[in-house]
Amino acid sequence: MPSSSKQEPLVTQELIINAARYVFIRKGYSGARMQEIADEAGINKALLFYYFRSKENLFHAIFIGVLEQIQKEIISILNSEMDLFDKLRFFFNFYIGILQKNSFVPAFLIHEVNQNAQILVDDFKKAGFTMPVHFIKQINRGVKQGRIKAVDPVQLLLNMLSLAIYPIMAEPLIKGVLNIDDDSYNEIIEKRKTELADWVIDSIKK
Amino acid sequence: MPSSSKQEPLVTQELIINAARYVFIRKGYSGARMQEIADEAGINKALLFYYFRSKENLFHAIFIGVLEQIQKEIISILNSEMDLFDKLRFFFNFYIGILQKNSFVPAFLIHEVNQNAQILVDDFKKAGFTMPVHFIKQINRGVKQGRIKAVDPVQLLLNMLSLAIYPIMAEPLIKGVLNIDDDSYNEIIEKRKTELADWVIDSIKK
DNA sequence: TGTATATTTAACCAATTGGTTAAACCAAAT
DNA sequence: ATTTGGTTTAACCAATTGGTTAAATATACA
Repeated sequence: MPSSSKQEPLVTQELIINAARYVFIRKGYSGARMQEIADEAGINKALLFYYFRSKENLFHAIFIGVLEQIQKEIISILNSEMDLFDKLRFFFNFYIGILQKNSFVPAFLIHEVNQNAQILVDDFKKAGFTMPVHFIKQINRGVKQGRIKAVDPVQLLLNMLSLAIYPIMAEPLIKGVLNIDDDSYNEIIEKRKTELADWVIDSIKK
Repeated sequence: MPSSSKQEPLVTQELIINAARYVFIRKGYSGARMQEIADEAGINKALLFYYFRSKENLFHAIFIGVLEQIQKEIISILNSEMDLFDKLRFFFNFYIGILQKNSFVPAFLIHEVNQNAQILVDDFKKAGFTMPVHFIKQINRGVKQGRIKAVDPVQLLLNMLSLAIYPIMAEPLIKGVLNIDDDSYNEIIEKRKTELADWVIDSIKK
């Protein structure tokens, strides 16, 4: 943290981005306070506005960064060259692991997109977003070759995303509704890393 | 709408509650504006504050109302006396239908609980919330009787909720990512009402 | 007709908050 | 020793926003 002294601009910029990400992801755009971001970064408001001209400006940087992370860590897995069943196992295990460290990201994304769907169309290209085309083709190929049952690849993808994402993004809600304590819930999630793949594979294999 | 005249207080109260629900569910607590709620209700701010002393006050009324709706419409289905497979079919068909008309509710709930987990513990009792105990027992019974495979009822419940809720709450996001238009997406959701039940039943039946 | 009550109008207040500014400060490089 | 640039301090501004108030209006009802 810069303590009333001189620092590398890039270091400070990263401090700000990390802090802003932390706050925006939890509070959302309207709930986040620039003062809180400055505090979290260990700097003052003046310096914060010196690096990012406005709240909107900073928010966009964070938002695009989140999209880039998703593109890099998830879509690329789906489009990788890998045996289908291996890929499914890897997907659930790896993706749920990432989600555990980014449990606020899905709700954040959905909340912001819900309020401004246009934010996507504009920012997606900046983040270099692409569809999981390869994965969809891979499924269709498997169906044609008779390796797996006749499944709609989009429905399968929706199911995979739902099963992986929802129980993590809704953790506090579910824990409250089902009255489950922290340790038990972690166990449940940990099991899903392998069981979900087993379940999905079992349901599509011939 | 009350047009500069006298009205039944209950009518006005309902106008306010409907408007507040509409705005809160979409914008969240921090994003909602009392002026916007007043406009949406077709009244003015003074009257709004005359009926509900504060934003927090109004928010709690809405929040508890949402919880009550969930309790009434979903938990009660899970706990109803019904053959397991019939119940699963009914659940997906009925619940997805409700979600289509309340697509902002899940993200709203998660967003608010994420920021104040205590809100649950306090408001859940007011809403008369109960766990789907009967459903869990029903699954365990089915397993013991050898009618279905050995599944963890909590995992099954998580899967059911995930598969039903996520594709609807994340609709704008998914449409953006996968580049799907409105009509196609509606078709996809419509199919899920029956296909999800088929899929789940097929995966647990012996 | 008069009274009680719901509603509007419109002005107002105080706190919050995004954003600015200018001067002072501090460390590192020259 | 001086300059340079990152950083702090602290005051400040304007807009937004939750919330209040008092008087005027309109309607139902007795």
